[in-house]
Amino acid sequence: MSTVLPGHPPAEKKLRPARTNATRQKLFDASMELIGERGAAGVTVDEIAAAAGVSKGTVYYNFGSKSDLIAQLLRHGVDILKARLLSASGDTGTDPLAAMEAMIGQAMDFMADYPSFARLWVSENWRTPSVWQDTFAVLRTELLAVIGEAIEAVAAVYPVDRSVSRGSLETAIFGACFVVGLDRQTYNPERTRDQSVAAIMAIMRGYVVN
Amino acid sequence: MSTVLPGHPPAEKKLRPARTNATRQKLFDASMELIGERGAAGVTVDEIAAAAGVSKGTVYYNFGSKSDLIAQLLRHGVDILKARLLSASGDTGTDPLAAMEAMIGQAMDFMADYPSFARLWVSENWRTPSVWQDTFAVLRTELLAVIGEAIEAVAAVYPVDRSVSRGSLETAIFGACFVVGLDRQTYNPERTRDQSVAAIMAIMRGYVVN
Amino acid sequence: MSTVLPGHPPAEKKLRPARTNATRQKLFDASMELIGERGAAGVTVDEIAAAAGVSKGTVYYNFGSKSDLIAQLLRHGVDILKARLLSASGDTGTDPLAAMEAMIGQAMDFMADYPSFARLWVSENWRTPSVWQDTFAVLRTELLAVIGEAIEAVAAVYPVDRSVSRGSLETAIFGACFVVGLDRQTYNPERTRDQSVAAIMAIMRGYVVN
Amino acid sequence: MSTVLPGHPPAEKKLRPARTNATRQKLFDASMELIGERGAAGVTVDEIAAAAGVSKGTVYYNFGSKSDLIAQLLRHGVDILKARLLSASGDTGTDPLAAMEAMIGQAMDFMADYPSFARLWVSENWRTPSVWQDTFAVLRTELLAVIGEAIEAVAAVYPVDRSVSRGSLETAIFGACFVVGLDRQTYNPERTRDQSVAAIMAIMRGYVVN
DNA sequence: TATGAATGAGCGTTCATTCAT
DNA sequence: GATGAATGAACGCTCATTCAT
Repeated sequence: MSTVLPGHPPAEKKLRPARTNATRQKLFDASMELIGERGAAGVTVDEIAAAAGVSKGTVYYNFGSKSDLIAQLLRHGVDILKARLLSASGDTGTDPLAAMEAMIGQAMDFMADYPSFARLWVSENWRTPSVWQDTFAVLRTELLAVIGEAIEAVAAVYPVDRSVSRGSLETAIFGACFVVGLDRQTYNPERTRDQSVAAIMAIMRGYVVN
Repeated sequence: MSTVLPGHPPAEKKLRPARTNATRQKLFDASMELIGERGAAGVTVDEIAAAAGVSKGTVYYNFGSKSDLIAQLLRHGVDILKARLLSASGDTGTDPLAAMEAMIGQAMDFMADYPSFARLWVSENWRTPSVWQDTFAVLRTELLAVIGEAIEAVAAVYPVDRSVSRGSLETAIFGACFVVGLDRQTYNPERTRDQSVAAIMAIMRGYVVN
Repeated sequence: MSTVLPGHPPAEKKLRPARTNATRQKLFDASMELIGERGAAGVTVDEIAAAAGVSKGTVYYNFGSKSDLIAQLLRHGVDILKARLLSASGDTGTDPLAAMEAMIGQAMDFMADYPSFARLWVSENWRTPSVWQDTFAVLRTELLAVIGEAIEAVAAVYPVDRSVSRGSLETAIFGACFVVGLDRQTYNPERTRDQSVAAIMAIMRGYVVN
Repeated sequence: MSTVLPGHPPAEKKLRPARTNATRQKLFDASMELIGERGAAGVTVDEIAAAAGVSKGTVYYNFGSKSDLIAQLLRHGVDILKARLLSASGDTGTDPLAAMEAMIGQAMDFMADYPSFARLWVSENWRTPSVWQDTFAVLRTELLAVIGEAIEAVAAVYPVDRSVSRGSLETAIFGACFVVGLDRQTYNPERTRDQSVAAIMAIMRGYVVN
């Protein structure tokens, strides 16, 4: 599975999509896989280069450093996840709760498609003095905003429990998605996508007062 | 905060609680703090030894290896968390939903008291080929069992949504606790304990059908 | 004295004889000297690197491990010794006993030229559970075969004492060469090459019956 | 097999053979075995203590240091070997060549009885800057003297090749004994004692002119 | 663009030695 | 006499990074 959408060239150059990006693409794919499995610190640049079929120098030529490679990996994964979430919530005219359920379904699919990204996220987020501290703060805000809008849409149509603070609710859903998705991969492969979605949707159903 | 409950001496010997366990205690405390903040791979044994005020050799004399130290750290943290969860759920005669809320509150308090443990858990759990793979599997099962019993108690009294699979529900609550707790520390220190509990309890309220 | 003949690059690649092999050569020479003097376990990789004028990482880049470096050192030394022995025994048409004497002379010269190799051999050979167990078995067999052929040639021309088993005889000569050569260096530098050869040749003269 | 005869107590005390020497004896036996197999540098004081069934501190209490323990081990082994060689050569009235053969037989038996001692000897002798340099020089001289006397006895009765220098001859026999004995253990266990003796005796038969 | 030889700071681990008990 | 907890210097090895080609 190819994991790169944007990708910033080494320096600010015009547009050189062809050969150059092929190298970056291979490196993105290889890193995503390896880092997800063994953690950022547990993977060496040699391994990434070997898995991508290029030399070690090429990694540095294209990304400058291991940290930068990972930062771009995070940015890239979030772009994909956001695009998927928005595609689900975007169906105007539909029931907001149904849209929410579709979104959580998209999140589950994303966790299944990019298991390595999810592992990377939970491994490195919440690390207090981290190289990617700012990167995570930005990306997290973007993702929570998408979820927040979907909750907002629900609250605009249904009577909801106003005692539940909005930020916490988004976070709870966000966290449940990651953890349920990861647990399915690691400990319960037999659990279905819909079971997982239903469990998370319980949060929303509890938010809506009857 | 002191972090050691059990603690096994180098070998199973008579009883030498005084001096020996003091050293192990200091090492446990120092490791918990450092590893939680910077990750298992990001902390050196030198740092742990220095923080505990002992020499590096002493770490190895007492724990054999860095991995073993961390495995014992995990076991220890889970013992504390389990004890707290059980103390909340144990109040027989109370309403199962209230007991559940008390348990989630205990979980939030634990996350606040031992932020490092929660970070360590999410950083290293879900790592596929890991030294602590078995350790995590055992500990996870123990914790989910405690949550599972509390859910069981609710289902015995209230009408619940039988379409929600039990395993997924436990996992969703478990995950929401960790992530909400961690996010509070890292990104939203102003969020109150009760707001967090309420957000997670939405899951349970959604599980109970009206 | 330069000690490298073959030398395998990190991986089997094209041909990059110039720069690369120079480094390996320097490392071979430095190791041979240091390890011979102080034993394999008594020499550190840092020392070898320093003596070769390269960094420690370069040792590992080129040889993978200290053990591998030493294994290649042994193989290399045996290649040289074998070449010398064969050059002496190869003179067809000469008297087999004279050829034998020339061979032992070559062995003495080798011990004098590569004192470190001889010390390394006797230090690490005969170690029962050893990393180089297989290496030694192979190399020993090769060397004994060369000596064995020379003895065979003698037995084909002279009447010999058939009660002396062939394997033991080769071993006795082999061992006497090493020990006499080493003793000369360490305890009796004033002893001449020819005295040493004569002492070992006594074995052959005793083997030939009159 | 018990390996200690003399043994010097920690300090110069009267005579306290009973309990104390039992500890030293156990340590001697354990060290001899372990060091012979894996080399002096390859064995730890912990292992020796464990094998002897005492604590590590006891090793230091009895021997002061690892080096001293080994030095005493060497002294001790040589005492045994010398005693055996002398017992064989001592039979006055017998043919000097027969006495020589008996001596070499004793040497072979010693190598078989104390394989570890032989390995230790060849591993650490010939090491130029060594802690045991002086120890080895003394012990070597003692052993060569015993062999020298036996050769002398032969030369007094038989016509011998005067062109063979005496020192070299002793060394050649000495070395052949060690190497043939060790090779038998390591590579040719099926070889008989008498085959080995015959191979070494070839040296003497070659020394005697007909 | 890409390579790969070389680097060196740093890591996990070992182990001879000490010393209070 | 004997113990074993503690030490710290040193070791083998790793790996992100640099740079000449």
